[in-house]
Amino acid sequence: MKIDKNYKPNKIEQKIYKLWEDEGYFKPQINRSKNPFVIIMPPPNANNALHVGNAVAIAIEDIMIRYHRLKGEPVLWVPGTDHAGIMTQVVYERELAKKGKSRFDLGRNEFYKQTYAFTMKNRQVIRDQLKKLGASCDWTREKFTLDPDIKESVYETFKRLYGDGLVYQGERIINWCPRCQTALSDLEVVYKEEQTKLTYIKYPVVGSGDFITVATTRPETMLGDTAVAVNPKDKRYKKFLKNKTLLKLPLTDRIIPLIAAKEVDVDFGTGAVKVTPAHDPLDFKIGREHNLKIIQVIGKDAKMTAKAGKNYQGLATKECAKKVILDLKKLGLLAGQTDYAHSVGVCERCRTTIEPLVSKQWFIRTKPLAEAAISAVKSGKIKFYPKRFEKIFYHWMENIKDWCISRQIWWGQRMPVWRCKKCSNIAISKERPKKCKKCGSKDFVQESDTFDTWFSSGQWPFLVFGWPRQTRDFRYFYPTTVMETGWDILFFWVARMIMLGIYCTGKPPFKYVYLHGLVRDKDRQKMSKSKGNVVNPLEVVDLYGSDALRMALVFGSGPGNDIIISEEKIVGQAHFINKIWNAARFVLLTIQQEGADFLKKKKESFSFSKNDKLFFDNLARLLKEVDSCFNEFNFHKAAEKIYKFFWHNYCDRTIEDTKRRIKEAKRPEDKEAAEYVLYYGLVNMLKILHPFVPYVSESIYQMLPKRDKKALIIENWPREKDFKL
RNA sequence: GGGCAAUUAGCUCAGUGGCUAGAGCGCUUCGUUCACAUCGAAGAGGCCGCAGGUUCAAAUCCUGCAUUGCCCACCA
Repeated sequence: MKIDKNYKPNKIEQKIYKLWEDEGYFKPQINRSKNPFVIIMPPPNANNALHVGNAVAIAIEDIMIRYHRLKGEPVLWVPGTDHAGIMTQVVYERELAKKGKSRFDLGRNEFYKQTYAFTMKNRQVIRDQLKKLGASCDWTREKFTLDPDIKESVYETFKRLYGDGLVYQGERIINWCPRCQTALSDLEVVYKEEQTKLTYIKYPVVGSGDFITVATTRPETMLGDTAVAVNPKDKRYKKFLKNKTLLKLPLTDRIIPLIAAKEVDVDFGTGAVKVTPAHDPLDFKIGREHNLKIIQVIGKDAKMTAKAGKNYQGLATKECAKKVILDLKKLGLLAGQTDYAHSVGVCERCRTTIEPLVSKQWFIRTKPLAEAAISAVKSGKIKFYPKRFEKIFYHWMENIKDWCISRQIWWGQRMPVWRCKKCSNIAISKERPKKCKKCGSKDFVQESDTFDTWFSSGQWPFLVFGWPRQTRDFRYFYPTTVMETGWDILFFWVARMIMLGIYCTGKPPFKYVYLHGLVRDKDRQKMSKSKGNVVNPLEVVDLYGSDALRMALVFGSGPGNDIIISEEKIVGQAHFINKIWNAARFVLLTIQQEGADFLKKKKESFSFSKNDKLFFDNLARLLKEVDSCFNEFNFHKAAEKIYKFFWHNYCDRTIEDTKRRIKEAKRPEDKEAAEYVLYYGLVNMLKILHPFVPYVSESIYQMLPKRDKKALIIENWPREKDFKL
């Protein structure tokens, strides 16, 4: 036998993956007498190649999957990809822009077709990458969120929600992205700090020389004011409130009332707030409570509408603000400006400033769903690792607001909503309804909106099993065991899966939630293309191998903590992989040279030394520790313990000790005892190493002269009694 | 405004009541015909953020403070 002096990942990894895949080791045997271990892979977005964050998830999930497979449980890991609504639309629109085109040049159908082809290409890239990373997932069950059967299931969920009164259409103030031209949920808005001015404007009191001064960061919205509000407890304004004061809205010919609203902060600005129900969430709320008119002065294009008045119509909001200030100054109604720092909402995907607008959208009534989700966690049916995220989860769930699920984009699942042209009655149906149930008309128009991408991914753990059909897979594999993902999508995804899972299936979709952190560079900087510190997982794999990357990602990264990754760390782990390779090389070459007669003999016939017993005792202890690390989701600890034990116990002590004994042995039973320790020490180490470094361990296993199974991946996890000498 | 986390060697982190506080990387010295120089042996390097408290005993538990990072919120 010839063995390379160093581990060469490129030469080996592809061959090993093919062996596993061809033998069908990733596909579980359904066995009703055993509980399966199931993970649904968080589906990567099909608009790009994998990034290092995906690699973290893959590494951790594959570690769990391989461990439980070795334990003899039926394991299933379901791969898939997400169409990733807005993000993908933005990405593909950028592609089009490079050719000087927009989606409107293509039209809805052609745009969808091209984007679909684009995601299919990415899907193939992602598949290849997952394989390179060693993901032992069941490819026969792979899914995409736009597969026809998935879409049908999503429609069914929507239909049920609608039937139960948990989904409704309504005019509400929503977050509008003027660039994406769509409504967004609250979660899809991120805030960034901005230096701006606080503008003070005097509103004349009708029938007196008095003024009420308001403060605003957005002077242009005053054109849509329908009231001014003060806190009822504010002494300064008591007499005005008592007299039912009316105010003349400057720059318009409107008369608006002064009203009392407890939401107004006495200490902010002048204590008087201009109320623009059409363009501010708080004002919208106050407006509803006081039956105020909603006057939309800003359009979906972020320009002033006709209702803003002739002088302002068509201006961009910023331009309009300047003009309003100028005009107020002329009238002597500008009471001054001060510097002010506040945060502005921007679109999570394209960073355009969000325009709050009143618009007709579809919402999910989340309160009842959230209550069920909270109690699933409170009762321990779902457990979070690390536990601290439970508190964060509760806080969000307890303050949840209705979820806007309609998007005015083209890429995604079009809502199965049909409106009768004659009587406006709504029918929920996958296909065009035959006849309106109310008026009998056959004339329908389909809702042009698509679903929020998280509406479908929020159902992923049961969609992949064919729900609502009670398939064999659904009955056996659902609920799943562990949901492993990044904490950054706790609300976006995990929370929604729990709500929709319980609603649709009556059961929480998983038992454990394991949340990993964000990947950062060694200066704790977030990775971004502009900083140039992005680690491309596939480049790392090409250079150092998949095993080294996996180790580097789990080593030293506790649950929920940021994951620090650097070239040095990966190199260090590549050294470890090489160490494993070389230890095996030594063992295999040694026993080959010595004839390996010990393999045919019973261990009772060898005379073991004190060190031999000590080594196996220590190995038994390692095994116990590793098992308990897995039970507590402490993969980093398990990795560190195994690393240390292999290198400093097995290599530095046991190999050195046995090496000497084999050389100096006087009696064959002494030599054979040493060989036994060397060999079975290695075999058992390989099993324990395998979840973390599957490629190098399997490639060594394939070279063993004596093995119980065809492959290490399906071996039996060691038991303590295997270590009794 | 509310909340969460972190703070231990130059760097990245272990260590949740009990020997002299540990590991990897880095650094210093020595060592290769022996599996691996992608290696081995030895070594230097710590007021465990600060201040109190509980305890026979505190890096570890409690209180306060500081610094850093993050999350949430209708900051007009």
